[in-house]
Amino acid sequence: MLKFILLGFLNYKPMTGYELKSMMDDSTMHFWHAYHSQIYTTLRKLEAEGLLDSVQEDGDDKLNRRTYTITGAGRDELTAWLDTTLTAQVAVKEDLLVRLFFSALRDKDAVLTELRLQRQLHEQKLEYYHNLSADSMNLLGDEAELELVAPQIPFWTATLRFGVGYEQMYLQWLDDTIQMIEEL
Amino acid sequence: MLKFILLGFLNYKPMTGYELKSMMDDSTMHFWHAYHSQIYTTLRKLEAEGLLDSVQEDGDDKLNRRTYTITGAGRDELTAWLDTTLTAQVAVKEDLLVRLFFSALRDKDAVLTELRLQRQLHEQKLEYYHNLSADSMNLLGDEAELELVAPQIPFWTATLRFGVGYEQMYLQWLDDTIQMIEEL
DNA sequence: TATTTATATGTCAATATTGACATGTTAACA
DNA sequence: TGTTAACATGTCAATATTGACATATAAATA
Repeated sequence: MLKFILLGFLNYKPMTGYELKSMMDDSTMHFWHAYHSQIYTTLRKLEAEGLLDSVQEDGDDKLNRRTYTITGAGRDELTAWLDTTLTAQVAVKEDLLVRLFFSALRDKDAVLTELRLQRQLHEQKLEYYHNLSADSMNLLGDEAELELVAPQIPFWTATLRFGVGYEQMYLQWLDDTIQMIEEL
Repeated sequence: MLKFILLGFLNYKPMTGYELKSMMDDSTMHFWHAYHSQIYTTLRKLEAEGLLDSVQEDGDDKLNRRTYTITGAGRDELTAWLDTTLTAQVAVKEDLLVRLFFSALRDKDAVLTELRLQRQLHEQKLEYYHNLSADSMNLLGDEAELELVAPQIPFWTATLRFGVGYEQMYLQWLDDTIQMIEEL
């Protein structure tokens, strides 16, 4: 999946690995994240496959920044993937629910402490999303042309709306669950 | 994580790989799933680590069923894990959102078709959960003692409630998103 | 000016997961 | 009785992901 995220971003404009990582942290991190180690290695792999080209910045760039550009083959791969239809449901994996499932074994107060801590984290995440909404649409930088950016906005907004819905649902569920355990 | 799910189930009672797989399909599949290939190999690994013991059924069992039992060390490992507190948020990974994020490139009708198909799948899942609620509490079989089963119920119910909440949120989001795209 | 923080790129071993291939038994049913 | 579906266990290669280790520059700040 990371492959297509990188192709998708590089289809907007050429970028370095660091820029791609930052962009993911600002936009896809609520439905897909990756460590820089995976990003750099995947970029190399995609270049080896001919889906990307890379150039080193001017010789006096001491940080060895390598700018990646999508190739024709890369664009074809991206659009071929987007032309398919996802027919399966993706399985959720939630560590906290595994722990809760077996929590009859646990000290009630320890479970409550854990759930309340998670509540804080999810509240922070929700707040973060609310702050994000405003400026997240400059994702491609100020100099990006409106023609490129404008059509993306409704789709970017929709994924962010998912993040907000998810956190709200999670908070509601945590509140219900905390109350249920308190009354046990 | 699979490790702790297997230890958790085997802490209820000894079981075979197949039984563990079936049990996961009936109970944890909405927050953690695994293929049988991973389950069988992980069971072997846990036995090698001394966290499980296994015995072959009576010699005339031609299916080579191997029944796993949790050891004292296994129980210690399980409770030690449950005694920790999860301090991080688990990152969501949702293929559909990756696709939607880059869907300005796509044919609008193709996107709508995909979202409507996903809507069907999530509706089926929700219906499945509603049917499950009734009998899912017999997870450990009819002969399981009430003392073992009763304390688990509120926790099992809570994870199922998460599944229902998730699907309801997802359906709402899909409806909103479908409408937004239709009006584009 | 010295220190800290942010920027920036990389490798690598270990682990986790997927999905295909392989095989045989038991139960149901036509 | 023959066929099909469900039951049951396993291997293995490929891929994906994690998380630690390693290193260096540039910018901000004390």
